[in-house]
Amino acid sequence: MTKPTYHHGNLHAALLAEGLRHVRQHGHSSLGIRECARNVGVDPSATYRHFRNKKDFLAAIAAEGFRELTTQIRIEFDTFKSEEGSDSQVALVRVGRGYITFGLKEPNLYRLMFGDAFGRNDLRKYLEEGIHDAWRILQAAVREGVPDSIPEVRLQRAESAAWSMVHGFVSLALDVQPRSSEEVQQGEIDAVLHAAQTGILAYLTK
Amino acid sequence: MTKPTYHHGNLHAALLAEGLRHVRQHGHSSLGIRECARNVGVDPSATYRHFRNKKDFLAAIAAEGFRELTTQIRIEFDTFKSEEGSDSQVALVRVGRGYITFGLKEPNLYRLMFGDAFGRNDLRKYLEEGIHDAWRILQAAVREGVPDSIPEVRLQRAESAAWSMVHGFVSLALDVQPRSSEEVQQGEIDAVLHAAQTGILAYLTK
DNA sequence: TGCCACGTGTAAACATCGTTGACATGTGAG
DNA sequence: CTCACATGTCAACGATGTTTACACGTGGCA
Repeated sequence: MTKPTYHHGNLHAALLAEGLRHVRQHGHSSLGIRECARNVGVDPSATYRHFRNKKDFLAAIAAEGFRELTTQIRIEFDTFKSEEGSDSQVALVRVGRGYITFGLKEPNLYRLMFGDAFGRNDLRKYLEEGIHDAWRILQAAVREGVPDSIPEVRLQRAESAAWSMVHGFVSLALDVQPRSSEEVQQGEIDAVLHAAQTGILAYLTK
Repeated sequence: MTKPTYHHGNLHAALLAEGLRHVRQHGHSSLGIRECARNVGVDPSATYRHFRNKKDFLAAIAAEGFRELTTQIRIEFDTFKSEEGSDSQVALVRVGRGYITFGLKEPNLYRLMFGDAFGRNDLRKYLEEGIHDAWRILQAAVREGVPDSIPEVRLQRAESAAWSMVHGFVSLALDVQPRSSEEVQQGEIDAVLHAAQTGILAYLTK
């Protein structure tokens, strides 16, 4: 698709696309190296020229998910910034809503990204960058409009708390109180976001 | 152990204990029916006399985890109630801290309980009860000392938000910013709990 | 132009797994 | 005592992740 240069096409990209498609559609637990290779029309062992093992493959797919998450919340943050005279305290609400929306829209991808399907220790290579980018936007949203006098460590803990809250909501909605994204009431989301925003502001300025 | 009545002992309990031990120690992803049966000294297929399949087995283990979680946070809530003249608003902080402590102390069990290792739809049988018990205590902690005038739906959303916050913190600590339970700073936990408590109170009384 | 090394894909095999069906066996009820 | 049934065994099936030895095709260098 991108660069059909050599031998059999661009296998690395083809496998990633197929894996991403499968995870989106059926979840990562049913994903198989053999089946992906089959759907791409290639021998299973060819996969190992491009990914060290299954976990490595899954991590690469998750990294793509983080890229999409980052894109989504970056849009929210940027449009917020472009609005003149907007209340700085709603930045977190905006970004948080974008985050939750992404999670509910891509349940299977989200589960892969934040589950333990791959060992986190080895695969920093793929993930660190993607996680960091998303993380930075959440940071910026929390820090938006708070006075400089607040110590750094407190800011970091506020950021950690903010992430906990939005992630926890998505995680519970997907795995413990499972329902489709349409069934999740706006009011529930508003509640978490309101509580998060006021709670974090209170923590920062206490 | 409990009732060595017939044939080979109480296999159901023995398998559950072995499975629980393995999950605690190595995580659920490496757990295997065959290995469990081997360690209990029984043929793999005997497992299917007691559990319909692997997911069923995992769900039963998770249910035990929920029982332990419930015990832990119930202790927190009860000791809180027994203290005379205690500030009602700290109930959530107490229970939340117990919740987080459990998650950090039992990372592998927690991951099983709140991950997607088993399909949630079928296995309500095992889990519904265990989840419900834990849920009720969190509910009670949120409702502690709030005026009766607050509408039910708002209370429910506050409860949902509270659970999101503590669960999200544990989940991120285990899978995204992985570190041992000793490395998690008390201050981080205090931050989430403080933000959660004030944020939820603000949402309830806004 | 010719050649060769290397990146890439193939083929076959291995160990393991979840799961099933037919068979054995011990136990408790009548 | 006996017989039905719950429980456990044995052997097999299909499928998986992974490795090893081999084949091919292309790009760089003489």
